[in-house]
Amino acid sequence: MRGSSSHVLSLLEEAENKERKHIMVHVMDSPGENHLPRVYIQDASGHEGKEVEVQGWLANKRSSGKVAFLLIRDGTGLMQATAFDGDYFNRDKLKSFKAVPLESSVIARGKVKREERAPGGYELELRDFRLLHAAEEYPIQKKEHSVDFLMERRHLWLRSSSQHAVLRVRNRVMMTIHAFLQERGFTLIDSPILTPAACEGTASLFEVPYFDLGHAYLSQSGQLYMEAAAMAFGKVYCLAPTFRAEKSKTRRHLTEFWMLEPEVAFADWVDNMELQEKLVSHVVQEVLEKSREELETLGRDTRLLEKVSPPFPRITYEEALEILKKKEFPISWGDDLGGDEETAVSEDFDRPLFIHHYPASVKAFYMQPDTEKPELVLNDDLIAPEGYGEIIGGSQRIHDLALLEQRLEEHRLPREAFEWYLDLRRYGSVPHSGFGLGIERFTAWVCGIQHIREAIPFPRQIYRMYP
RNA sequence: UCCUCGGUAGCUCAACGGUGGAGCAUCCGGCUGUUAACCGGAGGGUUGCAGGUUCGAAUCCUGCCCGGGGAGCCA
Repeated sequence: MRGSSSHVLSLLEEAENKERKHIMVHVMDSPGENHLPRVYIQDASGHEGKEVEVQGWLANKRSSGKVAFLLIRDGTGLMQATAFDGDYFNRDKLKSFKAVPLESSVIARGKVKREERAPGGYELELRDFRLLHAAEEYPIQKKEHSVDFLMERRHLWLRSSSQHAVLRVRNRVMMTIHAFLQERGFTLIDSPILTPAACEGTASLFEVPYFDLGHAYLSQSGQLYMEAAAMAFGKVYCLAPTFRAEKSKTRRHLTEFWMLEPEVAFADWVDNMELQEKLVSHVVQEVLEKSREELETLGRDTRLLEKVSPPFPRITYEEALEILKKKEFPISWGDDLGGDEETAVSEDFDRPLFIHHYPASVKAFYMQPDTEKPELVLNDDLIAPEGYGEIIGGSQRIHDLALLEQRLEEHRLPREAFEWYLDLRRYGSVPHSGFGLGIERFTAWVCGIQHIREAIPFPRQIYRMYP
C-alpha cells in the first residue's frame, strides 16, 4: 500500500475533472496484500500502538501548512486522524486533504496512538487514506441551523452528534424496558396496527381503505387487546407504534409515536403505580449508568435524574386542585388538567409525580370507579419533572360486565364492536390494571431536549411527512 | 379550529421609508497540534407570492402561500 498518498491525489484530480461528482473507487485490494484489522472507533483504545483500518465518514477537517487533522466518524465514535509532512505525505499531498468534502466516505489506515490533545484520547497516525466516495457539498454545516431546515434533512441530521446521542438513548430506553419486563415474567404480545374501531372512541383516527370490509383504522392504543392477552398470559405488554389524527401542534405531540402498554391481571391501581415507579426508576438509572456519554454530549444536567427512585410522591386530583388554587389558576372541580396545570403542580416536587383519582367524566370509559366515591376513577397520570408533562396514563379497568355495558352506552360507543371486549368480563373476569408510557416523551425528558420530534428517528407531524 | 411570531445570499441573521450588509459555507492564497481552528482575498440577491400607498417599499397597508411556538386533545 505504499504510494497510497498519491492515490488520494489522483482521486482528487479525477474529482476536479468531473466537477467533484460521484466518484466511486474500488476499496478492496487483492486479498492479503494489506491485511490490517478493521477496527470500530469505540474499540480503538484496545489497539494502541498497532496498525489498523478505520472505515467511516469525514466529520470535520483542519489543517495548517505541514499538518492535517481529519475527524472521522464511523457510527461508534469520533476519531482524529493526523497526517504530517514527513515519511508518508509531503506538503503538496497534505494540501490535497483540504479538497476532500465533508461527509465523504473514507478508509483510513494508520497506527493508533495515545494523544491527550485528540478528542477521545486516541488518534490515528495516518499512513494511507482512501476516498471511497467524494461527497457533494454537505448541506448541514457546522454552525447553527433552524429546526425546520434540519427536519427537511432529517435523513442527514441523524449523523450529527446530538441526534446520534438522542437516538442511542432511545435505543437504551427501549432495550431496558424489554429487559425489565421480561425479567419479571411479562410476555410481549404484539397488538394489531389495523383495527376495526376506536379503542376509546374520542380521539380522531387515521382511516385506511380495507377491501370489502370498508375501512380500517390505525391503532391509537393496544390496550384493549392487552386486556384480552392479560387474561391469557397474566402479565403482558406491547411496545408498538400508535397513531393519533389530532391536529396537535405542540412540542409534546406527534401523529405517530411509540407507546409501551403493560397490562396485569389480578392487579389493582396501587399495584399499577408501584410497577410504574419501579420501571421508570430502573430505566432512568440504566440510562444514567450506561448512556452517560450520550447525556454528556447533550449537555444534560443529570442532578434531578439521579433522584428518580421509588416511591414517587402521590397526590389526588383534588389535592392537585388545591395546589392550583393557591397558584391562582382559574380551575374548578371537574375540569381536566392541561399541560400548564400539570407543570405548575409538578414544580412543587423534585421527582416524577403521580396524580390519581380523577373525575370519571374527564377520563376514558373503561376506568374502574372508586367504591367510596363513584364519581372518581382509579387512575393515575405520571407527570415528569422539569415541565415535560404527562409521560404515563394508567388505570384499573372495569371488571364488572353490567357496569362496562352501562359505560359503553353513556359514551355512545357501538356495542357490536366491543362484544369481544365484553366477553373478557363474561369468562372469569378479574380486577386488572395497566398503563401507557410514551416512549418519545420519556426519551425527551431523560435527554433534556425541548421537543419530542427529535426523540424519534423520522417524526410524523401534521405538516411534515418528509423525509 | 383559535391565539401568537416569522419568511432577506447556500445557512444563521442585520438593515425597519432614502444606494441590501455581516458571520459561516463555497472558491483562491497562507499557517507544524488543530478542537464549530485561525488569517488574507474573491464570487454570491426577483428581500415568500400578488396587489396597494408613496417622488421612493425588504421596511407601511390588504389578501394569499409556507413554517415555528402555544391552546384544545392526549402518551
